[in-house]
Amino acid sequence: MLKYSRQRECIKQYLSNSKEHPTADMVYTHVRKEFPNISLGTVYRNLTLLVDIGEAMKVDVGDNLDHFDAYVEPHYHIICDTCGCVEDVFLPVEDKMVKDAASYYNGEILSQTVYFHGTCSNCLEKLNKENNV
Amino acid sequence: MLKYSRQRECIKQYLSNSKEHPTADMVYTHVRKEFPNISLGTVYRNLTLLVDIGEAMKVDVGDNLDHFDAYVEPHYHIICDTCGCVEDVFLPVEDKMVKDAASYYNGEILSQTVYFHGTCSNCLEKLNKENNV
DNA sequence: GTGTTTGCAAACCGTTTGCATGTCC
DNA sequence: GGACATGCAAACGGTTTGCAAACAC
Repeated sequence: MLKYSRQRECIKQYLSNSKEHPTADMVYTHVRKEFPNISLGTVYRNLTLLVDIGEAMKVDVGDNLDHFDAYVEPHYHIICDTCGCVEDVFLPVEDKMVKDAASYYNGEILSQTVYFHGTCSNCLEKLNKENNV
Repeated sequence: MLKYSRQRECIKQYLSNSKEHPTADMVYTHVRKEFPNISLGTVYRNLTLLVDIGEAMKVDVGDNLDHFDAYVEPHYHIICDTCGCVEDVFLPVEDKMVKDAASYYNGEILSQTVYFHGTCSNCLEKLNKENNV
């Protein structure tokens, strides 16, 4: 039976309001402003719990760190090769590819995870400025 | 300047012949049959080197372990939710999605990484057998 | 009061690194 | 002989875990 905890609520709020796919440590750093004594263990336990009950998802970015996202609908991500940040791409998820894969594979495809690698809007802006000077 | 090493050659061979996207530890275990004194450090150093010179790639599966693949052409992967294995999907890589993403995003998309989650052929076969009995 | 959650600290485990020795060319 | 690669072991860093105290209900 799940019981309320102020710490978990705070973590959830932060995740929901954040668009930057924070790591456990970023969550820890933020939540500590409100709960100075919170421990990393608690953060990890709650993040794992939120994922388990479907209120958050893990995002694998390729840096071997766990990133978390409260936006759990299927969506794409772009990983910036310049600054390493992760941005959501609010494109309708193509299911053609999934169907193709399923028929090719003759198996059961449950979901897909798509990461684009490129340059995020911030870095793109910076690059443009540099080139114009 | 890169120098030949028997250890690296052995690692490369194993990677090329393997279809199971081995972790560093799996590589270590295998290569140790031929080089009983090889150290994990050497395995990691060579795997990193092979990735750097483009003769291997890292595959992120979501288990926070580094998996390696000597097949470096763009291709999809299916991650089995039952046994955790990773199989290649030899589908032509759709570029419509990349183009959509690039135009939506107004940015520069360099590449995509697609993982399907589902059931691998082995596990599917097992499941079918169980259901038929 | 019972069972869940927390904070703390230690353990865990995959990966990286420093250094002396060995190998390649 | 000089540069690169290896083996070993220690360090590193993110994540997990055991436990007693605190909290939810």
